[in-house]
Amino acid sequence: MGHLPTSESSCIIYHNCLALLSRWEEERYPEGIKWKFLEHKGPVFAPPYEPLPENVKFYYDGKVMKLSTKAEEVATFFAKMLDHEYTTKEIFRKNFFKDWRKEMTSEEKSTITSLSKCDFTHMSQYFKAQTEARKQMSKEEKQKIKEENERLLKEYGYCVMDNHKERIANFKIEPPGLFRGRGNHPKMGMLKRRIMPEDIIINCSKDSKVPPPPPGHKWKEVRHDNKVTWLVSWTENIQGSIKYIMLNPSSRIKGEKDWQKYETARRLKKCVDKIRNQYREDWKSKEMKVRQRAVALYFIDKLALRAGNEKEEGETADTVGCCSLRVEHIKLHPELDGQEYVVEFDFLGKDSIRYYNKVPVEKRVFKNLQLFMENKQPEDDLFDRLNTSILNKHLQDLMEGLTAKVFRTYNASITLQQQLKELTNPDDNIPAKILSYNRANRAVAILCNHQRAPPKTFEKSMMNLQSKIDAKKEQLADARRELKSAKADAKVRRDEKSKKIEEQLMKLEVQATDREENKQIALSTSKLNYLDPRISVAWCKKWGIPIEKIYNKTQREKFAWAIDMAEEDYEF
DNA sequence: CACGATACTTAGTAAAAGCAGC
DNA sequence: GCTGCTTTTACTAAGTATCGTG
Repeated sequence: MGHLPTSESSCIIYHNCLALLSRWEEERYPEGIKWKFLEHKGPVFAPPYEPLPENVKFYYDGKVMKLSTKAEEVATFFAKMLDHEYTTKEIFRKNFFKDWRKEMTSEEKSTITSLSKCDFTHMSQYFKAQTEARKQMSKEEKQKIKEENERLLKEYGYCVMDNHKERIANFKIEPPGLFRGRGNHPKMGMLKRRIMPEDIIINCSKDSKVPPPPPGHKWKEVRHDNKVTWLVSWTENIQGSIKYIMLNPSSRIKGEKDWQKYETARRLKKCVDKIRNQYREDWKSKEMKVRQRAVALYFIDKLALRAGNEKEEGETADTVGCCSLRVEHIKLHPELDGQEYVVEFDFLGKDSIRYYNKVPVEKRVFKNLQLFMENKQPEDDLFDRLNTSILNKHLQDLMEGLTAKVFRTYNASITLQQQLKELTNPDDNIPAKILSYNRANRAVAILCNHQRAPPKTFEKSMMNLQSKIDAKKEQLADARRELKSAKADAKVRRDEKSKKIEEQLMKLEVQATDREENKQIALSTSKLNYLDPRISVAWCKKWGIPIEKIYNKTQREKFAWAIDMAEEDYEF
């Protein structure tokens, strides 16, 4: 721990390092060199499968059946998910059953021919009991587990990159299980196989101690590629994509990259007016491709849509971004609810989160959209002459380092800054100011369409809060009555008491408002990925808000560079 | 220019940890 | 100490972007 400075003096060192390191990058690390020295202990593998006790039974067609170890392991994956909606879905069941059968012995295969005849309930009960038992463990037992985890973290959770000891983000290899895709994923339920040392590529520097593979095993490969930041990689079997072990957000390499991202967004701020004028001009272009590009860019800018790369059909859930919008995803209303030229968006975006919005647009945009949609089927691409590669090439010409996603970062951060300016009331107390901060944050989350499922206990939790408020109100009324009837010499004390209760009441009411407004909105994604932390740091300094009220410990570690760097007058 | 491979960022959910009130 | 809730962390899927190749 403590590789990132927290004390004031070391912050200065860190600050200087950042400045220096960025210079070093140009001087010492030419084109794409990410480090000079990298040493780590390799990954932690998933624990081996432990067969079920003899008394835990699996039933097929009403009869007890003893499964082979391999088949049993895969069956437990399903049993553990039995209460989940996934296991009721046709695709999930089909994919699971197909992959499960591959793990069966030939006898099992010939017996088990229908998933609906499989009874996992006993297995499921066993796992529930296990979970319960874990909860009921004694303090000492829990402490022992905690210590074991800490030991693992200490041993495998850190690496040395150049002169820093850095925390690793995900040093544990993903355990085998059933793939849980989001939304309507065609591969849900498929078996995610166990990763072995023979699947693993180790990346470290030549002059480092190469981590030894587990006894009796070999790594797939050991390489020394200092043009990448990852320590370990493997290929997963569902999509065939590569997974990586990388450093924690608190690390130098991630922090610098993050800083750079916001600097790029700030450069966009300087030329965004020009770019906006440009795309407005392009709406009139005689080239269809240019018009489509200009309308798409307008959406990306105005609505903070994602770029929308093409995806392989049938391999993933059917989701889209800007460039991959289809005709069926928008409706054009020449007039709607007293507004002219309204575009109604309705599509599934990343993670199959629905984007629904009715947006009045400029007449030229509207006319262009009508043109793009002419003679097309609902399932045809809206921007048939455009893709993200074309768009990003164009953006690169407008500004070095500009890509579609920079608009999201820019618009998110500038919105936070504006909203903070607008909403912060200098006379408010700290809880009220924090409510304003959260509202500014919320404006961004809404812009970026960051949603969450309402917490399962939301209604109850609101009711609890309300009863707290009611109790506080009663308490206040009592205090005021006492104040009235108090003798002169006791008045001051009584008055102070009511004031204190009033403040507590106010705090509760603010909390209730905040929670209600936040029901289906997730603030953390924008806070962590889109909002230049220096804006928040400056706001805290300006209004005397402790930074701990805005960023928790992990967030403060991630944003250490910003906390150290930004002064009260920082402007994005 | 399409395409697949690669690397890295962004995302929501589930589990674990922390904590306030009894 | 226990309980029930809130907050934090862990997890890993799902995006963006770029590059080399034919």
